[in-house]
Amino acid sequence: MGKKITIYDIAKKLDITAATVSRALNNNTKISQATRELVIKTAKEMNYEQNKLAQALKSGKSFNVGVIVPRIDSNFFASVIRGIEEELYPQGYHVIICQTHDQEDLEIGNINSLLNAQVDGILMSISNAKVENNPSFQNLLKKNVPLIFFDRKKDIKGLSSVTIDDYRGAYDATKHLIDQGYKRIAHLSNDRLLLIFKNRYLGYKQAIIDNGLEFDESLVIETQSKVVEGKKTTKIFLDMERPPDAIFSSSDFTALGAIQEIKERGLKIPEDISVVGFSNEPFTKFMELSITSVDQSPLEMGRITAQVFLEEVNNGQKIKSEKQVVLSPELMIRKSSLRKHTSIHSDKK
Amino acid sequence: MGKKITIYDIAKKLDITAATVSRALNNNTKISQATRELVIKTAKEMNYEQNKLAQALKSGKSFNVGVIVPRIDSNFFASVIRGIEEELYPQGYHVIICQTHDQEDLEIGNINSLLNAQVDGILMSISNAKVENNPSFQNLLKKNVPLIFFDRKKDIKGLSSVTIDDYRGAYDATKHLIDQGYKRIAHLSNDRLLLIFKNRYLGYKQAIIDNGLEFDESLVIETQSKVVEGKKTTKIFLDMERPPDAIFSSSDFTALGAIQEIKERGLKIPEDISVVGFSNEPFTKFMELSITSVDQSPLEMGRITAQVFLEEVNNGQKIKSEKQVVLSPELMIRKSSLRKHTSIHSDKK
DNA sequence: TAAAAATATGCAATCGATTACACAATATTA
DNA sequence: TAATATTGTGTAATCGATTGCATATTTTTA
Repeated sequence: MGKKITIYDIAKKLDITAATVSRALNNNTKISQATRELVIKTAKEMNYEQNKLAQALKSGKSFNVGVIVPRIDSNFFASVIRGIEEELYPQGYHVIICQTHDQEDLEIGNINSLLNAQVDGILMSISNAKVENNPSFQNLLKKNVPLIFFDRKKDIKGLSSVTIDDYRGAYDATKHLIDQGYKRIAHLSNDRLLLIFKNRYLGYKQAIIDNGLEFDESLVIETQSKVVEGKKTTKIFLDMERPPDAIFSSSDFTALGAIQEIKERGLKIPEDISVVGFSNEPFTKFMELSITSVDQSPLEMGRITAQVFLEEVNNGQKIKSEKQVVLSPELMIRKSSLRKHTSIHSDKK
Repeated sequence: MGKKITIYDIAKKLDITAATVSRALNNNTKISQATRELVIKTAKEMNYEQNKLAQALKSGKSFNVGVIVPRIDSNFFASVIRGIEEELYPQGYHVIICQTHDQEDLEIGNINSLLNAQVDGILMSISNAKVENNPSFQNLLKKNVPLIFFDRKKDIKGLSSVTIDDYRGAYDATKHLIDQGYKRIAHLSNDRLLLIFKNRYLGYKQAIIDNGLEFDESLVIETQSKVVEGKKTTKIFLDMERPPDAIFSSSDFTALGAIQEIKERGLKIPEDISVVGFSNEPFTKFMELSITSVDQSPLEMGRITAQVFLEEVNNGQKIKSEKQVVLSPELMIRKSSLRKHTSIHSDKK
C-alpha cells in the first residue's frame, strides 16, 4: 500500500493543528475563510482522502448499509437493489450486498457479519421463515439497528416493510384466467411459511371461490422456485385423472418449467392449457411464447425501501415509526394465457 | 442503537486490563490458560462482539473486498460473484458489490468509494475502455491496492487477470457454424475497445479465413449487449442484398434479439438461418428453441480470481506477481445451430 | 480607552482494538 | 539459596478523525 495522507500531514505542512484541518474540511464550526481555503487547497494538492474507517469509528456511523437477498441473479432482486442504490448513493451511503441462497445458516451469518461491520442499517428480504427464532436474529432486533423488510417480510412489531399486494396480484391473475374461460386452475405454490407465498395462495383461492369455481386443494402443490422443480410438479398435474387446464405459478421460474413440460407432451399453450407466472422477469416477455406475469415494480420497491431507511436513520432515536408500504401489482397479459383474442396487451401501453 | 460491549467492559468486570482481554480473545501471545478461558467465557456471557471498524483502523486491514461489475442481473456476473464469495467468505472477507451500468462516471465513483472505505483489494470487470486514462484510476494504481481483473481486463503491467480465451471461444463457435454448412456468417459485435469483444471478433474472423470463406467486413456490426439492440441490428442484416445465413453474436442478449427478429420475418431457425450466442446464460438453454452458446465457467472464474487476490494479499509487500490466468471456453451446441442431425448435445454430458 | 463580545485556533480526550515494552511473579537451574 | 529463565499482565502509544473546552486574538460597544 502507498502511504496514506492524513489530516496530520496536512496540519504539519501548514503548521496548524489537525483539529483545525478537520474543521476546515468539514466546514463546520467557525473557521476563518482564509484557513479554510488554504486547507482545502493543500488537501487537494496532497491528494488527501478521508479515512472512512476512522471517521466511522469516531462517529459511530459507517455509511454502509447491508442488503440481504435470497439471490442476486434474478432480475427482480437485482432491480430492487438498483432502486436502493439510486436512493442511497447520492446520500453518501454504500451498499453491501449479501446473498442467502435460501439457506438459514448463510442468512444468519450474513446478519452477523453486517452487524460487526457496523452497518447503519439492514434492508432485507428474508428467505427463511424460521430465522426469526434464531438467537442471532433476536440479537439483531435488540440492537436497534434499523431493519427494513422488502418483498419478503416478517410481521414484527416496530419494523417497517415495503411489499406489494401479493394477494391482489394473485387474485387478479386468477381472475384473468377465469375470464379467459379456464375452469380448472392449478396453483404452483412455494413455501407458505413465507408471507408472500401464503398471500398469493390466498388470493388465488379467493378468486376461485368468488367466481363459483370448485376449489380443489389437490390442485395446489408447493415446490421450490426453480425451473426444474416447476417441470417436475407440472408432471404431477398433467398425470392427474382430471388435469388442470391452467396453472397459476407463484414464480416465473416454475412457470417456465411448467411450459417446458407442457410442450414436451405436445399440448398447446394457451389453447389446451394456460400458464401464468409471477414477478415479470424479463424472459417472460422475451420468449417466443411470452408468459403472462405479475409485475412487482422492483425499482420502485427498492427506492421506497431506501427512503424508509433514510427516514428512520435521520429520525434518530426518536419514536420508532413503523411503516407498512404496500405497492400495487400489475398484471402483464401475454400470449401464454390469451385464448380469447382481444387487443389487450399490457406491454404495449 | 443498543450500547455496545467493548473489551473495556469485559476488562472492568474481570478487574484486568483491556490488553489482557484482547490477547485472550486473539489467543496470540502467552496468556495463562485460566485467564483465557475466563475471558472467553465472560465475553460470551456479555454478548461481546468485536468492533471491526476499530480493528480495521488499527490493523490497516478492513477485510472488505470490492467487486465491480457492469451489472449484477446477468447470470454470468452473478455467478462470478458467487464464486468469489465462496472463496472469500471462509477467509473472513466481506464482499462489497458495485455496479457500473457501463457508465464511466459510476465506475470511477465506485472505485473512489471503495478506496476510502479502505477495501483490501478490488476485483473488477471493467466496462469502459477509457477508464484507464482517468486520474482516479491512475491514482488507484499508484496506491498499490491489489487490483485484479476478471473477464473484462486491461493490459496493465503488474496487474493480474482471470479471463477466458475469447478468441478460441469465438473461433470454435464460428467453426461449428461452418461445419454445419453455413456459408455467410455475420457477427454481432460489441465495443471492440474492450478486449473481450475484440478477441471474439478476431477469433470469428480467423475461423472464416482459415476455412476458405469470404470475409466480409460489412457482416460485422457493433452494438450494445441488449435484446432490443440485437433485434435492430438483425433487421439491418436481413435487409441486406445478400443477407447472412448465420449470426454469431458476442452476447446472448443480442442473440435473443436476433432470434426474435428472424422469427417475426417467418424465417426458420436453424434451417434458414442460424444463431449462436456467447456466455451461456440460463435462458439460452431453457428456451423452446434453445440457443447454442459459449460457456465461460463463471463460477470457476470467480473462485480463481479470489484465489489470485488472496495470494497477492498474503504475499504482502513482496514482489508483485503478475498472473494471467486464461480459462478454456466450452461450446454448448443446441437447437439454434444444429442443422445436421448428429447426436452431439453438450448439455447431456 | 477599557470592557465586553465575537472569532479563530490549540489542547487533549475519545471511538475500540492492538502491541512493543516494562515489570512482577513464578519456576528452573546451579 | 542466589541467580537466571520463563510466564503472565499492566502501561501507554497507536491507528485517523472529531469535538468540548480553554485560550488567544480581533472586533465591537460603551
